[in-house]
Amino acid sequence: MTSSAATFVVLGLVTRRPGSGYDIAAFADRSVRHFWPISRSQLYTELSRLEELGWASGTAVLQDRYPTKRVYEATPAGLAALRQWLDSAPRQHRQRMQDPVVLRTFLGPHMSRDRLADQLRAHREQAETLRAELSDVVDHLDAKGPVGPHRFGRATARYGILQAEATIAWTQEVQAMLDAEPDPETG
Amino acid sequence: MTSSAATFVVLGLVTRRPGSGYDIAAFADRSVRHFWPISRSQLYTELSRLEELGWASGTAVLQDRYPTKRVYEATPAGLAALRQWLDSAPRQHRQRMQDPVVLRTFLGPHMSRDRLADQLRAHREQAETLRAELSDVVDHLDAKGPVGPHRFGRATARYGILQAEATIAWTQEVQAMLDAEPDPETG
DNA sequence: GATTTCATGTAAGACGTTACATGATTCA
DNA sequence: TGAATCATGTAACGTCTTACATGAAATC
Repeated sequence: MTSSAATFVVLGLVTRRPGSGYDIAAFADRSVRHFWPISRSQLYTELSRLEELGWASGTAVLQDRYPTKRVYEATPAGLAALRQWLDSAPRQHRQRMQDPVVLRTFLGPHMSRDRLADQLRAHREQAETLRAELSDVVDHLDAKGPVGPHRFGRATARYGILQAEATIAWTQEVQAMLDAEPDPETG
Repeated sequence: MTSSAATFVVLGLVTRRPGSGYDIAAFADRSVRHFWPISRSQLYTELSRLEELGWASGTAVLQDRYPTKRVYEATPAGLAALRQWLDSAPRQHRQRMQDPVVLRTFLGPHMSRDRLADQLRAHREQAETLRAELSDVVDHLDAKGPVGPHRFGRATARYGILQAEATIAWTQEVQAMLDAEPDPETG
């Protein structure tokens, strides 16, 4: 039974907010998506793993209008494992990032200027959407007061906002560059 | 013979700067590392793939002081394949990113404040180093004049700089938050 | 009647990393 | 003498995604 960083992501989510896989997926989408996206199927895999390890316990909860769900919560052993992992060596788990739009910009000399401009616009719009969503999260958490564990959730949302703003500024910068040179050569 | 995005990253690198695997690795480190990191072994794998596909041709070059190297350059078929890929549907190849430090911040309630502060400092220093490296790249490219294919390389370096600056600002923000609340509880 | 929400999982495979393996030359 | 540079690859493994599979209830 091996555990990866994703195991601890899910364990962290469960710690914050116990619930079914379905619930946790929704929570993950609002919280960790912009710095540690996780697929639905991996989520369920990790929940099973957590239960096998004794780090979370699942309980079947009957509902009358909806299917029975399995609600997970962290066990004391799970909390201990999480803290030990966090305390352990910074684990040079390299910051992975792949940005297809930046790649396309890099390969710009091979693209039509209009097509690149389209991609940049789409990218900017995505970043604007993300910024808006995360701003809502921050506002919502601010309404709860300046203390408590959601301070940290707020901090990670701020990270996404700052990155999104950098992305928006960058797309505008590149667009300005494209506009400045009006030669539509593809080669 | 399947080709992934990484295949086209390497093909793009070869297009820009023909050379040996070793040369290309060095170039990748200065150019695409911050938005599409690639391991050395994957590089060699992709170069073999490119040759098998007929998208790049490798030629053995003898050297007297150093081992013989295999120099690659893109073929016309490779250029065509690259352009077709770039022209094809924006390929919802999701922007992958995993940031361990942001994750640790999210799990802040389970960490000692000092340990988190250490990680944030290390992260900020890494971002500062990256910003400095990329600033050098930009300055270097600016010295070559405002036109030519390196405009795009400059643009992608600018991306890294803006992201690094956002990261630096964020770590300072979080550090200020930690400093504001002097309760060293770990639970 | 169609779509969305709720709910959970498996199986196959793509993708990418680390560790292993080798060895000459140059420079301090 | 030791480290760094130059140079290339394989093998094993870990990680994660997509597609597949199912099905009831609620809402439009």
